[in-house]
Amino acid sequence: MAKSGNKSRARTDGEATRERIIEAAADTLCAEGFAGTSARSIAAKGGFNQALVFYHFGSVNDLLMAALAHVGRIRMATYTETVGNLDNLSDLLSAARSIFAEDLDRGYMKVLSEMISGASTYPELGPRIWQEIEPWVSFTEGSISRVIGDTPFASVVPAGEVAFAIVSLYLGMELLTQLAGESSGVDSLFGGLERLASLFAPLVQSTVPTRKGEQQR
Amino acid sequence: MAKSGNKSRARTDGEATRERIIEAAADTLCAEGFAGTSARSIAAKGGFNQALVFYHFGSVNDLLMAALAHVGRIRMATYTETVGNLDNLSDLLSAARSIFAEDLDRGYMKVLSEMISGASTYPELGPRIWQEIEPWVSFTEGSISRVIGDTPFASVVPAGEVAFAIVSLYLGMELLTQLAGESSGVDSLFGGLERLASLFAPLVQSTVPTRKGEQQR
DNA sequence: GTCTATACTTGGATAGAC
DNA sequence: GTCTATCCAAGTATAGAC
Repeated sequence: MAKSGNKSRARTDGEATRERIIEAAADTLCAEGFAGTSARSIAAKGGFNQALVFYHFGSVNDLLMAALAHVGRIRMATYTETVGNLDNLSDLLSAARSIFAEDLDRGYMKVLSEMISGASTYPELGPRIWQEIEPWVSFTEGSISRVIGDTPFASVVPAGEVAFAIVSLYLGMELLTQLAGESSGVDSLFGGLERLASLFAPLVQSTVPTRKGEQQR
Repeated sequence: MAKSGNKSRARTDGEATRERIIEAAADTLCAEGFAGTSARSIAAKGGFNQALVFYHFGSVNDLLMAALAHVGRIRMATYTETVGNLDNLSDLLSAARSIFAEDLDRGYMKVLSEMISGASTYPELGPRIWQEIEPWVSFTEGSISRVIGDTPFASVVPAGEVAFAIVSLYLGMELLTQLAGESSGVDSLFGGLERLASLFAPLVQSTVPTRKGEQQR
């Protein structure tokens, strides 16, 4: 230890606090929505002082952006691992299904959707939020390309636009699901997609279908 | 200035004012977002007094719900006419495209998406908003059923869930489009869908390809 | 029905003590 | 770095004059 104890200690504490604040901000966004997320409500949820928000992040919106970025990093780390190199449609679909479930469960999508809604009131946020989303569109596009890359579909399906549509769908379902309390509807939609995918499997399965003994239904 | 004249005059004026307020509310939602829409900002946009909001509607949220319902009625009147009895996929797609364009242009979807985002802060609004959306899911479901009703797809495609997905997609695209300023992306997505639809046309066109069929039901 | 004035509340943000 | 205290702006809502 030793070191210039004071300084490093202070820095560590500061970092820890920053994280507490970020997490409280995400929690508050999920629980109260954008319009209900204030420095005060965040501080109440996290059990710290309201002024810390401004000391550490300058403004509430800057804190919220930091929270969004934080969630983005967590998600990217998890999901690149999960779907990073799936190359057939049904695996991808079931991965997407569990991702959707996890996103919903942990409130990741909620944080995003709340920030998006906040962007209409604070237009400065728009580009900054898009910057957080864009990697996910690219990620999705990559996954699609990997699946259809060497099939007849590759020439007909514009992967980029489909990716944009999928992310949109994702977002829209999050919002409507929240509204209507119809999480079951989403689940059976995935079921339908998986059935459809198995119908199309012969067309998409251009290479040898051996994948650790896993066969298409 | 007869008395009976006074009364009916007052009522007429009141109705006119109500409409002015509703319209100003919708405008403000579009321009400022939910979090930026207050009795004061609405009144400023409409050029009337802030207190009128409470006199006529009781609360800001009740006014906003009235504005949402108003927009819903307008849209329903227009679009039932437009797509009410289209029964083939490519017509339906091009109708959907122009509807999307009009919704975007007039800010109809914006009003809806802002209200949805407001619902996370005011959960009481959730069910009331869903009540406004539900008819559109049904409407969409009906359109889908009309198109695939007597084709092989009818047994594989769960029209209700697809309708839910389409409305979600619609909403999500509105939000992301706003964020990224990519209205062109949506347009070319429709282009892609229309190309795809023409590929599948033989499968979906089960009856004689004469345009004006209408022998359904 | 509409406006002015006002009571009350919440929120962003900063200064200064510790 | 964190807390207390405080200022100021903005919002909801109501009372009462016109």
